[in-house]
Amino acid sequence: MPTQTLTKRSGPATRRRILEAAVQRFTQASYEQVGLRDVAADAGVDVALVHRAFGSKERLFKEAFEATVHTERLLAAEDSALGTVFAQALYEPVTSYTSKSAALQIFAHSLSSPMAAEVLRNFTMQNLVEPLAGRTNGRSMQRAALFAACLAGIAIMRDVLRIEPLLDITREETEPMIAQLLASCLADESGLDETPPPVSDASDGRPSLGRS
Amino acid sequence: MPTQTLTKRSGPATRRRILEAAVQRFTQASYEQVGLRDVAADAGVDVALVHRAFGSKERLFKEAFEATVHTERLLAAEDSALGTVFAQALYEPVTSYTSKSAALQIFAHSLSSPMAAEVLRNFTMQNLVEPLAGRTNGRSMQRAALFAACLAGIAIMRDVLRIEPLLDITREETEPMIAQLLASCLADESGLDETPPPVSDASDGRPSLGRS
DNA sequence: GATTCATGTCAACGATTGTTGACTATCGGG
DNA sequence: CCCGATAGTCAACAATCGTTGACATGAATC
Repeated sequence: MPTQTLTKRSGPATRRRILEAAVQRFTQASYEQVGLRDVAADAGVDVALVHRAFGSKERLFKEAFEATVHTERLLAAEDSALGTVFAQALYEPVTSYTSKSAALQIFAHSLSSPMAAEVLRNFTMQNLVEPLAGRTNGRSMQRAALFAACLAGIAIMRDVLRIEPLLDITREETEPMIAQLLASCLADESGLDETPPPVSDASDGRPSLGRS
Repeated sequence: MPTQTLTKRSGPATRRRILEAAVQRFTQASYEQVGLRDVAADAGVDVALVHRAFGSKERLFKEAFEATVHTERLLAAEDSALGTVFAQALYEPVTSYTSKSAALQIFAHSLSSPMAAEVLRNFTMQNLVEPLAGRTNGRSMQRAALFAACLAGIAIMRDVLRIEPLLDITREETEPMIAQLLASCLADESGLDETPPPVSDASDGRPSLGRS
């Protein structure tokens, strides 16, 4: 009677509100800096309810992160377009937790926490490295790992450290550079592969590298 | 009388021990996970002394990090060797806090903490991006930022998430790939630039890169 | 209308954290 | 010898955190 219970009691609905609040928080701060009381306040509920709805903070984080993962859509692109697609995803604004860059932001913010680390490592391996490993030319695992490393590094520099040259203002200039950088991770143009250009190299019109 | 005071009282010496212990801890865990009591125990002193010797945890972190920064040595390399030099530094083992990769490990572990973030952002801008910005061919700031992003991403994937394909076991295979990737950040080979390579400074004949 | 179960709140615990002030011991210089 | 400052310890504070159990309230069922 004293307080108004405007929002009628609905089980899964509030759970969803809590999850959205958690996503929003985890995209902007690290696992350790986000308190369950913050999430609870955003969702308009008590701390205890947050805990009871998800069991533990670790499970809340895991569920929040996995709700933002949409790599399948990105991985559906053609091999030659992977760099461009992921570069675009980096600059996609975070409207709801369905945005493609939300996962990267959560990833970038909570790397250091051991609780989150296992979730993030599994994501990196299962959703990035392994799917990409089969789509490179040689040294598949390392190439895919470098792809993921570049992606993570750029997200961190921009969203966590907020390095100026990578902010959204320069998107038009920077996005193509990132696309090309990512593409070169999967299949760079130089003859660095373990299958060395046998002899032929005299003819290849490689503009590459600096043999001037 | 009760406890043995083997280590005779020496002011700056214990301060140094504390600093070394802090470096060791910060290379393996994040700013928030490293407790002053851990550092104190490693140095064999009380927590209060740690606090009194450095004023605050934030100042201790700052001093510990700055003690590991040795980018000048790396930046002294020739333009064409920058990728190789930084790739080598990535794989340099951490013996003491003079190791070149110690700074990167601290960097990778404590990104998320706002306390540490300012220190790390200043480092990134002043010791990496700005010095490198003058040594690229066009779009200097973005290229230098991408270089730093790749470096950070690789360090994070390897030292924090411990992604397998980047661990030390594969150093011989991976290091040249990283070197070439970093080099391409500063001056990639494709004709993506607005200023097509005029002709001029081709510098030297590329040294290392791959093996034979 | 009473029962019942999910839904939600309240208050508190236990642990950990950085930080602080009072206290003790040791060394150097008068 | 003594005195003061440096070096160091001890105990505790104040705050925050995730977590927990007891309690209240809503809605739906019989």
